[in-house]
Amino acid sequence: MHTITSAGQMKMVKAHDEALDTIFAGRSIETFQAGRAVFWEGDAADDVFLVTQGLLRLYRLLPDGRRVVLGFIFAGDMLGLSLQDEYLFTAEAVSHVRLVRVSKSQFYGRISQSPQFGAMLTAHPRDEMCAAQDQMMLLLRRAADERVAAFLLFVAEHTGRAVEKGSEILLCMSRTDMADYLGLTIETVSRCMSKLRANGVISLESSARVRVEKPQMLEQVASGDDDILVPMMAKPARRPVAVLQAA
Amino acid sequence: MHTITSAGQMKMVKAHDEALDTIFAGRSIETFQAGRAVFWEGDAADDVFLVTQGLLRLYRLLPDGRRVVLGFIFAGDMLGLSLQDEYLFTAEAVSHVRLVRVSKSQFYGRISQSPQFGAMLTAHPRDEMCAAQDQMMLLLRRAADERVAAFLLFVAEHTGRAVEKGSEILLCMSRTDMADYLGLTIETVSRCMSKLRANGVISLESSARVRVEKPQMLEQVASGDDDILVPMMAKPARRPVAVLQAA
DNA sequence: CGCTCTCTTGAGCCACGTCAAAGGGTGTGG
DNA sequence: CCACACCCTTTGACGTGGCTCAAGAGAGCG
Repeated sequence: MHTITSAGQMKMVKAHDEALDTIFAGRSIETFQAGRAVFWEGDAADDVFLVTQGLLRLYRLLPDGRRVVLGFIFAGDMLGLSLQDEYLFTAEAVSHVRLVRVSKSQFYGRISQSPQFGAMLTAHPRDEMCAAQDQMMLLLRRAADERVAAFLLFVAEHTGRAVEKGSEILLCMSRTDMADYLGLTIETVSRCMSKLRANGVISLESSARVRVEKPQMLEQVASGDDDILVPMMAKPARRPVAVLQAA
Repeated sequence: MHTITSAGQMKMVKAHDEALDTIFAGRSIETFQAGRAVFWEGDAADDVFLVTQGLLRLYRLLPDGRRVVLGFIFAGDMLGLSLQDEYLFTAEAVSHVRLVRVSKSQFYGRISQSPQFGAMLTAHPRDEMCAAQDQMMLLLRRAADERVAAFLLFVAEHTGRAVEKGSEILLCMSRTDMADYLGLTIETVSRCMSKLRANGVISLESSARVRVEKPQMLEQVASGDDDILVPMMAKPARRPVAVLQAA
């Protein structure tokens, strides 16, 4: 649906659907600097968005001030499809974002009138509903290692990266974003990353640039086989070193 | 939007929106016995549903067989609004369910052509998108006590119960459902319930019938003040009993 | 070069998961 | 009507994974 050029530029490659493109065609492109909000929790939910470049985080604040990151919206994803009259969360640019906007009533009018209605549904891009589903699956994979590994695969998938030896995953969000998304602390996230690195599953060129070294192992960890990871401090195979060999 | 009569019968009281009623009017009512699936994960997502009676659980299965309950759909809620071409989860009746069904293309056609489009959005009932949001807020409340307390309030809200002293919350789902929804084990859920009971916050007429005794305290626990709960086994205020009073 | 902010690493502790057993409610068959 | 079996829930004992508190290591910037 979309991919990343070798230069790291995000680009729509094949329009997911002509009808969708028609809906968004001709609208002016809006840009948001990193840290700027596209809308706030509680704003009137009048518009639907198609993000063409960059990354958004969706979050809510709990009464006591804790932040909950509900999901991320990547280039090519849509936002605002819920029928709710108010946005349920704040959408904020993580990196520089370009997007197009269309009013909700126009959007639903167009898609329902489209002759290729069925085809559009098949081809339509990811939206925040999927994002929510994704996150829940991550959250309920219990072990922290699983969540972090699954998150890496998740980012890879949604930035068009193949997960193969040597490919690089770019985490443009901070450890805090990851932690608030995964329901962990930043310390635990960091430790899991270190553990993956210590096991040779990934290497880190910087804290944001992850290189996949053992793709298969990464997938195994993500799907629950975290026994295969050696805990960081483990002295290699310290069985009770056979004191008094013969009785 | 809907409420429960004193006899415990679920009933639509004021139609949330005339346009919505028009869409679903005249459709035959389908019924599902407890345990029956309305649709399965992966089925073609052709229809939108309005549940008029009973409770649905939405879930997915992880590769290793663990079940993840993604949300609950109460009477008055809608289901199937996502634009995805396949349902992302299985929807299963928890109690006896009555619902009406309309095809997705008809649904979107009707709502977009409705002259009261804006008004409908304002009045439209909860759907699985909201359900997903709800759950995430629950999941990311760290402490188990918080999650369970918040869950009780959540059920109360969506069954039309006011949360006040003496009001009863009916949990028609099992502890296993609650656990798979909250990301806890059934033992932990049970312990939290017992802890709330031991602290006089709630009383249990049966495992499914919860009476609210201290509504304010329940809200406090739900929003993170779990310090106010005395751990179950605590001997009342055992300060180091002033041995050797005067030095 | 010093300041700040983010990320990493370490040490200790507690909440929650695991394993195990007992309690209670419901249905079925004698 | 009771006896038994089954299932769901509750309670207990114990071990551990992840949170807390704290310090150190880089990286960006004036």
